[in-house]
Amino acid sequence: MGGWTKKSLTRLARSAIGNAMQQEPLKPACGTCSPDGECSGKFHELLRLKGGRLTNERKALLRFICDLEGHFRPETLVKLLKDQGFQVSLTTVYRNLSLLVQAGIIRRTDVDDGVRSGGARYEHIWGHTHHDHLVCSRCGKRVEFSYPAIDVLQDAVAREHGFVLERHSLELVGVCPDCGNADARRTGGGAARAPGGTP
Amino acid sequence: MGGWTKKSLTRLARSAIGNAMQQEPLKPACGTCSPDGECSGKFHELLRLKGGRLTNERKALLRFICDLEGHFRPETLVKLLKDQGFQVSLTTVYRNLSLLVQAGIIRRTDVDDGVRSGGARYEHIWGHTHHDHLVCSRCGKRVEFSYPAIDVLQDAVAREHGFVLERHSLELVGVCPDCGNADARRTGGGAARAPGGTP
DNA sequence: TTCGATGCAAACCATTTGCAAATCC
DNA sequence: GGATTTGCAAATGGTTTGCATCGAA
Repeated sequence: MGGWTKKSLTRLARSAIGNAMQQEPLKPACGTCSPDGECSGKFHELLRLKGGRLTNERKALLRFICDLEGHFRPETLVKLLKDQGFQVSLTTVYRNLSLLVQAGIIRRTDVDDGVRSGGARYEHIWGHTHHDHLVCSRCGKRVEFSYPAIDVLQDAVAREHGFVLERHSLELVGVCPDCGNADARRTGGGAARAPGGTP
Repeated sequence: MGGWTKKSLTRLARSAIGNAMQQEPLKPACGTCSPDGECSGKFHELLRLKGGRLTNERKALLRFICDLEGHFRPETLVKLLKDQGFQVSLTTVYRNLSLLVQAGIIRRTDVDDGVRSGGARYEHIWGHTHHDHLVCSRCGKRVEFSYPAIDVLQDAVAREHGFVLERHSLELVGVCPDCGNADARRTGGGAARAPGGTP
């Protein structure tokens, strides 16, 4: 990588880390959209725009998703709703999830385990600060992180290439502390070592 | 985002850009694995390891994929191979693609158009410098880029959270210069404006 | 009243699997 | 010669669609 020295990169990274440490922690849940908050407003707006109707199913879905933490899959949604006494068909869930994506209330986060995709996940993003994911390749644990420095660089790259950036998806895959430590214990100490990796 | 000022972020980005501009361009194609190069070696190694056999189908697949530029889909592969007189079934392609992924010769790049996934793409990576993708949300054009500063920050984030990083997937989605300019022409000048975006 | 939404079942599509025949070592 | 691969066909699983019915505006 010409033009870069290990030193300059390290300095860059360190300064970014230092700065990022001063960030506020992520809001643990969405505080702005529960009963009749912003999410509802946003959704109603989209419905009005398309001449859509606010059905009971949509109300239930929206309320439920807003209360949900972390990512979820369409099928899980149906099960959970049924548990709470709401009967909504999988079809309807699918149809409305894409609406909610359009409205910017949820987003699709494709889980990439490197071999198979298995099915889409969604997560509630409205009112959450923007974030990306760290995923453990052993246990599947997902950790959210937010890192403005990376966002800024992404924007810069896009501009370099004449692109106007709309969104990005970033997923870091590795071994989480728990799984790594388990390794270390099993092999009798030493640093955790990741298998495979980019050539 | 506490701790960051617009100015400090801009400065960071600018310095990163300046440095990145000095990088060598991406190798346009893989120069190390054509007839009997490294790719073959890598693949043979994996086969030996698993007690696998080097069939004609595998030879054809490997040779063909090595010559391929850009990303491809399993089905396309079958078609293209047939055009060249090689009869390989889709099943076999699928079975061997995952082997090639294991060997680190290709990788899966899931295309995320925000709504549906449509099917996996793969691309030849052995011998290519590591890169990520810019994708145009209008015309689907894909541009490769490589940006060590982002990689360094990703590594830093992972370490912060105690993860040992194995790989990452980064995809920037936006409007490419061509599509953006088309907009500008249609609306009579002015900067291209992206629809939607992260809240 | 009327057009959009729902739910069921069937269609779809990418991917995987069972199994007999072909093939490599 | 015997285990591996292949290819076909059938199964799978997530997602979408056709259509009759239901319900919000």
